[in-house]
Amino acid sequence: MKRKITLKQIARELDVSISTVSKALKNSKEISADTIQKVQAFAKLYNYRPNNIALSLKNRKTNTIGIIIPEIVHHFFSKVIRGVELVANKRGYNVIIGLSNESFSKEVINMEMLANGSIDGFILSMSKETLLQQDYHHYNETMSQGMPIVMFDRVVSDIKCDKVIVDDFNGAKNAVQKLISNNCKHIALITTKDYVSVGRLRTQGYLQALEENKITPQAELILKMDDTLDYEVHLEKLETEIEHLFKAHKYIDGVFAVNELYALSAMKVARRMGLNVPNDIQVIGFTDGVLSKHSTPTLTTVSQHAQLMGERAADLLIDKIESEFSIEEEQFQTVVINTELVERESTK
Amino acid sequence: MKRKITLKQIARELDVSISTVSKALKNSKEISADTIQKVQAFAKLYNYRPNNIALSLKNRKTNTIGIIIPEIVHHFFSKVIRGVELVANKRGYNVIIGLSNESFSKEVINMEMLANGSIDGFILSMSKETLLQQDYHHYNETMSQGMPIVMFDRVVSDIKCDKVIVDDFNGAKNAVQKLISNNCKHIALITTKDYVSVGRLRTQGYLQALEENKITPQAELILKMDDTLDYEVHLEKLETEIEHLFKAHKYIDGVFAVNELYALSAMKVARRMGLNVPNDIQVIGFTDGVLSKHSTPTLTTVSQHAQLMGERAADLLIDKIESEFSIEEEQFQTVVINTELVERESTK
DNA sequence: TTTTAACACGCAAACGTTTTCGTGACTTTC
DNA sequence: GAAAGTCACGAAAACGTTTGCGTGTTAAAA
Repeated sequence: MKRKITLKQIARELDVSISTVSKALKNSKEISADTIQKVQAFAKLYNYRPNNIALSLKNRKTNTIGIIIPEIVHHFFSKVIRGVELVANKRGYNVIIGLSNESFSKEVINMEMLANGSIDGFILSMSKETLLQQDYHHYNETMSQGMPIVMFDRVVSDIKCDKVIVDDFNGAKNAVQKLISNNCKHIALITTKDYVSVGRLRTQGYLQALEENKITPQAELILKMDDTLDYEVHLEKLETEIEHLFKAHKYIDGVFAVNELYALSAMKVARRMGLNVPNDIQVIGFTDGVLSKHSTPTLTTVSQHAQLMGERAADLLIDKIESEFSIEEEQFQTVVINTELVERESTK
Repeated sequence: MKRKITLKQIARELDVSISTVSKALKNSKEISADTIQKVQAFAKLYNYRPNNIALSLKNRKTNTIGIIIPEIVHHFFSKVIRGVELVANKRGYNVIIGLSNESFSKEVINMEMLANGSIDGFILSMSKETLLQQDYHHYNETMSQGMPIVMFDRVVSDIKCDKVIVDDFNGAKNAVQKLISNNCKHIALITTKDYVSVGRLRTQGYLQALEENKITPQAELILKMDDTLDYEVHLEKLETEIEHLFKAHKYIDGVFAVNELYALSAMKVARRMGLNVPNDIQVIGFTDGVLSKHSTPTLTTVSQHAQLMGERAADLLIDKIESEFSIEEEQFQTVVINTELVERESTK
């Protein structure tokens, strides 16, 4: 049970100074070949590795980035993490995660825990509660301390920082356009309440597609779910509401849902009512999830390229971290990731 | 763009020494009430927080635990992470993640990156490649340096450390027993090659259940998939092999699959062949996944309680980290998490 | 032989904390 | 009024690095 070996121990053992050891390990030409050889051999023997913490303190740089997300048991977010981890590792950074669990206070606490020197920058997506409360002081405080932030997916324009978002508007528009092109005449929208910007944008895309095709939107065909509820409760309520919707408007022949669960529920309800997907009713969801690939029928979706989002966010953040000169420029960019319509069995 | 404020700056500003500031912030009674009040007011004003890195260096303790998993876009692992994060945060620790991507070398590199002072201990699950190569030197080296390790799910007995595993044997046995009790006479097993211990144990559970019911196992009913293949390829091969199996043995009336995908594929193939699940053939999978809840029909599964595994692993690790006295005792425990049969529509 | 230059190494500061110990200025006590 | 004690604070070391600079030794040049 020996601790990790340090420069000091090597120095004592070899009867040289700490600085000599340090320099020898770096092949400094201040040090004689003999000594270099001796030190390096000893270091290798004892498997010396510089202590990261000491380096971080000295360099005021941790080579670690923090990522705070609302939830990890979620395909979208875990794919984003994978993307972040991929480029972070490639560029010599570690990733430390914090889960806000959609709670404002947990988000704040997590940020404070990490902001005190543990990391060089943040990648994060806002919790629903923060979006609701619209209290962004912790973001601004963190940034005013020189800690760069990159937000993804759930962003707000009030916060000035780099962002990576998906083209929700066009993704939705294209999906609805697809339904229209497939001859759907009455397209329902299943969405969330508007406080989440992505939900709002997707709704706008839906409306825009209708408008461009000279279809008058019907408010009755838009179902807005309250997604702050508990998962199970939510699911049940969801299905009954969709059933109401379908029964009240039997002419519905297309559904655009802003997430996977909603789309799947729509298909489930349809099947229960004896409707065939896609013959009687076509369904498209907005998601990167795994359910779509394996549902029956498989679900046509708007893919968000979650992993790519993570990669871009990480690159953006690391670029900012390493470009110490742009400190005063304060140029922020917003990267928009294009969506992609993945056609499967739920559309014709 | 001001940096975070330090003790030194406060000291200079208030014209006292660094130690006075430090003590004042801790309400030391060495310091006069006046000074304490003054320092604390100033510190609050500038939102002083001690620098974590400096603390880590001083205390030789990072209050961070590292978790290395083969894959994050996977319900089982993300649930484990959630469990780890939950406990870690509650006990004042951060979590830093590394992904091995099922690769031996990435696992080694990740461990070395984190082992150099960044963390106080590891929670990890082995990559398939490591399991295949059976090269565990990086585990032993890490432990010999005094860094505690807790392994979960994919463990090997050659490594002496704390472990959290699922009761794969009994989980499988109970599942198969359930099928037998439901009147299945010819139960197929869809599993992986034996190098992953969990696969092996589940196979043994299957055999044991048969034996206890005086059913002679038939080798032809056991399908061993090579899961080192690429996902898509794997999926395709999987379905054709299952189809072969089902066609060659039409009397198969029950299927036990060691993971979610295999179970779903079995259901899919069955449906394609005009078989009804659960009337013609009953299916049980071994998983914590999300697909089971939303498939058609929904899938009966052996739940592994992934989040609980994460929680237990984190508690085990932190206990070990904080019990500096047991250093020489070297008592390792293995926590076994009981599985739970979640009955859904794929069984009667 | 003396001056100069190269060489090989050590010293010390710095990163931001915490904590032990020392010390000067008062206050109390006899 | 001297000795003892209390109070309030500062100096310094330590955690493990890196690095600019100073320095003693030797070899080359004058």
